[in-house]
Amino acid sequence: MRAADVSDWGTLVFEIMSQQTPIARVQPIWLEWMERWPTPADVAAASSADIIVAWANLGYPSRALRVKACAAAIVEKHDGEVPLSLKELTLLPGVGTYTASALLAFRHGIRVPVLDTNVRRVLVRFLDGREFPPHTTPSKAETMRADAILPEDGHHAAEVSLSLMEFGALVCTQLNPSCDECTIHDNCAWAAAGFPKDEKRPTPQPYAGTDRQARGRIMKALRTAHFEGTDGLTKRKVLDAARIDGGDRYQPTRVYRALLKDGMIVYNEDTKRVSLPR
DNA sequence: CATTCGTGGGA
DNA sequence: TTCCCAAGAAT
Repeated sequence: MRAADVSDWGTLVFEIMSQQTPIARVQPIWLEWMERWPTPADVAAASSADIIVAWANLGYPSRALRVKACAAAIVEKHDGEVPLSLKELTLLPGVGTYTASALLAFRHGIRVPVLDTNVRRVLVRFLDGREFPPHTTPSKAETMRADAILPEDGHHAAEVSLSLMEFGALVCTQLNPSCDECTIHDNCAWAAAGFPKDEKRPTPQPYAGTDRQARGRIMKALRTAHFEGTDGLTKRKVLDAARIDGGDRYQPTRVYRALLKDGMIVYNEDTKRVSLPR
């Protein structure tokens, strides 16, 4: 959240929740989350299971564990205060260049380029005449170029960054941009070049039948069990939950092991039950 | 560097 | 109904 009465930590949690997740879905869960665990110390002291359950349907639940790890790092290495440098922020779990920049720019008016997927697409089209950025992560040159077009004042720079983000989200969109209604059409290098299609368009991400879907089934079953106060589920139940249409016969076991390795779930040798980590 | 990591509302 | 996607990070 970018309101004035929200803490740095609250903003950071909101930004991490918003990674690849629609804002509309984030907001209500973030509100409950902040009421329950207002500070990094609160989150660090909470159980991982409660954290994952509170993450609810935001998706990519590993981010929930990263928020907890991030909180712990802030408590241990920064005396409970969110550090306000790009360097220190990006060293925190779950915080990459985008999230760190967004916090510094939008909350503190610090002059740093904010390169999310929308901004990158807008700049590469308008300046280079290409449909999409060449790589999945911003290059050094991209960052420097973005920096160069920002106004001197940090607060103004943040406004420009936010405008670019929204422009990319609403007008200069990934697949069907509204070039007819675009107000900067006349100066756009991509328009001048005749809107050339990129060779390697972003590959559509399949979901049905994938390990991700199977993992999601397991995590949902365990979230529900934990929320209802059950002491986990039998391994049999967990593997059954991972059975999905389109999955191969080894998928349940493969996915189960991966979740154990990721620390998303734990197996108790004594109770013979699988549950969310403490 | 390309790939992996969920979810459910709306087109 | 089926498909598409939404403020990235870690590996």
